[in-house]
Amino acid sequence: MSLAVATWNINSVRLRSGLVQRFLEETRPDVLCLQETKCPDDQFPATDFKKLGYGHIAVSGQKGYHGVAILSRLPFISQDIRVFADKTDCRHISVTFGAEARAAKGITVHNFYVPAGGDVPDPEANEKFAHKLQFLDDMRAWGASDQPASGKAILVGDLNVAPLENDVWSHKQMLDVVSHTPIECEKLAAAIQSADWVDAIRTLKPEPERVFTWWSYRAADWEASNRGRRLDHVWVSRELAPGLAAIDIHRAARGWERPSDHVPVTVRFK
DNA sequence: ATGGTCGGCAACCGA
Repeated sequence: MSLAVATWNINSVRLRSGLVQRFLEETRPDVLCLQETKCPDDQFPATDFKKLGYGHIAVSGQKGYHGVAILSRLPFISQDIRVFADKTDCRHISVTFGAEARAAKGITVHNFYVPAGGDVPDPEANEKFAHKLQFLDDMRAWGASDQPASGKAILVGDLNVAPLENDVWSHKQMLDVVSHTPIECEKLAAAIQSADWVDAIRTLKPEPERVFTWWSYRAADWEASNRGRRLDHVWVSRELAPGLAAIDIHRAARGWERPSDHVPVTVRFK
């Protein structure tokens, strides 16, 4: 029995509902986690996805900013929203599958959208960076206290940190750039370790292979310059790690018409 | 060293 779970920062789900539908039709993951939906819950385009077979949808959105959602072909038996860094700004949602979900039985899927952190990598001068560091600290504390990876669990999302040297186009030139500063990389490492998560992307695509999931809108030619970062992540619990079969980085989606700056990432289990 | 582009939503904020 196989299972496929995908994650994608869509940068407005209403504007790009057509791209989401294209991805669902072409890839047919069992579960798709979206970030940056930028959409209040009552305006979420659920019917677009239900007609493609994704009848089970959990949303946590707000007007204008942030927002996460989970689309599933399989029924889930519960959902949960957690608060990190003392802000209720729609950056986490999780669902848990029951026996009826077959291949996903007993699995909890966490969908995260970590704050980007602004431009200045100094928590004294930039409160957005301070918020990001607090959010990462809270993820570590949650991992240590709740042990979310103790059973069958998957954590995906836009974590807005590219922690390893080959997660960025130039390690040296990125050391002072928010998303690759040492303090962020250390705090992300502490968060993954506190719950004993396994980095699924790097398990299947170990360094020094370069892996990017995001390319800036500001590049004149994103493909030619290829100044990407691995901002999107897939973590799995120890129990699920032996079942890892593949990671697909859907790079082609960056070249679709009016694309998101992130591409979908799919994890496949045997 | 600098500025470069998006989306939401209606002047800038967040990324």
